[in-house]
Amino acid sequence: MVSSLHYERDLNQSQLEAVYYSDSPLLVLAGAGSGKTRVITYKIVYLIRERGLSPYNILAVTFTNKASNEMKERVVSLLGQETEIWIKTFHSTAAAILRNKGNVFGIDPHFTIIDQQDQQSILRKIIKQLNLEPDVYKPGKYAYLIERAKDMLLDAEGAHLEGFSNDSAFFDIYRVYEKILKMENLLDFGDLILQLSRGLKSCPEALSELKKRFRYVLVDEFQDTNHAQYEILKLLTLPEGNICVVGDEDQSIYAFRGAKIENILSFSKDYNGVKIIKLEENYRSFQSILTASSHLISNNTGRFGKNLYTKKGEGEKIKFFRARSDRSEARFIAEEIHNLVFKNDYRYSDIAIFYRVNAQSRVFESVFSRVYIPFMVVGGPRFYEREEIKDILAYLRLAINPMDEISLSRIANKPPRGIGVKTVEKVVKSTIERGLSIFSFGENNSIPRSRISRVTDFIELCAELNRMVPVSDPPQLLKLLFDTSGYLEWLHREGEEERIKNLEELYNAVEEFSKEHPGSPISDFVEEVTLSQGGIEGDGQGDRVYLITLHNAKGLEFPVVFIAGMEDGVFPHYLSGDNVSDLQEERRLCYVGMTRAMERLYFSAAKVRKLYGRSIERGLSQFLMELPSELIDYSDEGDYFTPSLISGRRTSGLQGASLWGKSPRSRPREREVPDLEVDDRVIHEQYGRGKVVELEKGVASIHFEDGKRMKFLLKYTPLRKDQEVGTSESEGG
DNA sequence: ACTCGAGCGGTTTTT
DNA sequence: CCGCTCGAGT
Ligand SMILES: Nc1ncnc2c1ncn2[C@@H]1O[C@H](COP(=O)(O)OP(=O)(O)OP(=O)(O)O)[C@@H](O)[C@H]1O
Repeated sequence: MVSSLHYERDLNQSQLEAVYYSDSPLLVLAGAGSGKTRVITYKIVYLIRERGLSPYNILAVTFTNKASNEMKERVVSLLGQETEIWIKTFHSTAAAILRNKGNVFGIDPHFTIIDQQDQQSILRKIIKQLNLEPDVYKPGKYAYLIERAKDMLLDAEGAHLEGFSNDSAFFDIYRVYEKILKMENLLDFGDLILQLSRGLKSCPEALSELKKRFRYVLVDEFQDTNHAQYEILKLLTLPEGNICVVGDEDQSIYAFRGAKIENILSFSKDYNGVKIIKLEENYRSFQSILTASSHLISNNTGRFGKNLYTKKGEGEKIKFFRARSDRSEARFIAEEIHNLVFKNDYRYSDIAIFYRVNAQSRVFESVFSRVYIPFMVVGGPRFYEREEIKDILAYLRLAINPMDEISLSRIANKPPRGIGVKTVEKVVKSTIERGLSIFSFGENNSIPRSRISRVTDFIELCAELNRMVPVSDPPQLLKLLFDTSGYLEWLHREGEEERIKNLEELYNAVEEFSKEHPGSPISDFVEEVTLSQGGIEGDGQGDRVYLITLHNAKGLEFPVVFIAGMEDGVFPHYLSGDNVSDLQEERRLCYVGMTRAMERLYFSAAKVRKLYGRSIERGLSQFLMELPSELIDYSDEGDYFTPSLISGRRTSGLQGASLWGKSPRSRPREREVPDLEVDDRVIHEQYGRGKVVELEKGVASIHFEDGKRMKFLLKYTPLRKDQEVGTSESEGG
């Protein structure tokens, strides 16, 4: 579908100015929903169409892969043709350049990118090797420190010199870690940025080649770039200043990952003659949502300040519901969703539920499955983290990079083929640790003759795959892998139906990938999976409610938003730190969440929440008190027996708010599901008499007497069998 | 080499 | 509640 391009129609004056401007570096600084992303999108199109830049000459950096896909689609649709434009995250940009130019920078371009799980298992090994106790010297902590050091462009040596940490074990661990990664040709996420920046600094020819290529650079979500990323931007665009960045200081939520809001301030200093454009009209949300979110964020300090307005109406009040437990919070939301869908004509996919930590999705998943609300968990316990998927990917990684010890140890014995830990160690010692690939494993004597063929057969299998990677059609290669590795057969033997299904899904994803990127080798697929950490769309589409963390919601928008778990300790999270800047970041997170809502916004909280199986009493989130009480409709799950709210001393800004809904129920009703069959006559409390025309998974399609046809979730629908008229059950023929 | 289960520890947030 | 590591036993 091609949408026509019309700058003046689709953009307001300030946006137009930003799109047309190109005399100097440009900083678009504006609040939520003001059309910053749209500016970037249209500016790309404008540069190509009106300024004659080739798509090849443009680099656009987004924050997530999801965002880059969306932007790309939009650009393609506006241009009316496919392009090979680089709209990528920092990490995929870096990966792509390193694959290309790695040689020049002294990096083998067949490197494997490792995720934090691999990272931690390597660290665990190192810590043990150094004779330290992993329970004291926690791998996770060192992974974190190393990543932060890399954000600052510090390698082990540099970190040491700079006195980056006062943990004496840190440098030793970092050093060994660095050595192992180098030896096995692995890069972690931080390395992608670090190595690129290094390469560009040390290799002027490569840099100038890239500068020639990227005639204009655009950056979305600039407030969340870290030092290293900003350095790369400067390398690419100084002194020319061919750059446009957009951002909002109130939406900086990744400080924990090294993001620096100060980059916004630095930008005007580091570049000459920076033009700043502000956007003030919000196109996304109703006024009530805007007012409430502005009110909340005004509690932060160090803001540039903004004046957002909207021409949309006032909108509904914001609703807040306090439930007894996390489970009944989920039931309440389920019921509300049901109403929104069946009474207010929303689609499921118009609705999103945001939460602070991934673990919160569980309750929703369980309750929603029970009442047949279709949902999708964005970025949760991910598809690609399942064991069988990781295994198959490890085969591929090893085939691509035969020095990848992590992948080797993972699959050497899956399926069991008589290669144990010890044997793997021997292989590693004689190959990888000597800077050789496992394919060079030869006449090795430490392994008994009787067993050596198991090893050589396995290595031959890998070598075969390795030869096929660059030349094979990815789906075919995958099939071959399933068979020749014996993996699929193994699952069959073990009766692992679920896992086999998952592998089928993986196959579908690869097929899909191949369709979208004809001619690309399977290594590209593996890379995409690694970099996007499992957030594949695939078939996940369809009309479903979104379950998503607040962090992941950045940049998205939904007609209806629920922010769940508005409890002290959950949000702000008790581990988020207690200094002012930590609290302010949590507040920004809340602001981000609220401003995703277009039409309706709900908050909810539970009085008692399960944590590690124990029930814990929870107070309310302080952010609720920071909302203007006149904009909030408060309701409480009938708690005549629950004293905590009454005795609980905090009366808060919510005091005096009206109870919404005339008859607050003591609990969301769990209706008796009437025992229905197709053709049964029924009576609906609201719509009157009708007939069941279809029944599926607890959803009934009813044909009413007035001709209307509607679908209902039985569990939540006031339906009963029609006794009087229904007389003969077999009447409907 | 491989399987199984007791025991433990741990929860932010993500590319 | 859940997943992971480690140790015992086959
Ligand atoms: N000039 C415009 N006229 C009408 N709608 C617009 C205009 N500009 C943007 N929009 C719409 O407003 C919404 C928000 O736009 P966009 O996502 O670009 O804002 P943003 O500033 O990037 O938001 P955020 O920072 O909150 O993610 C989108 O639905 C977009 O289509």
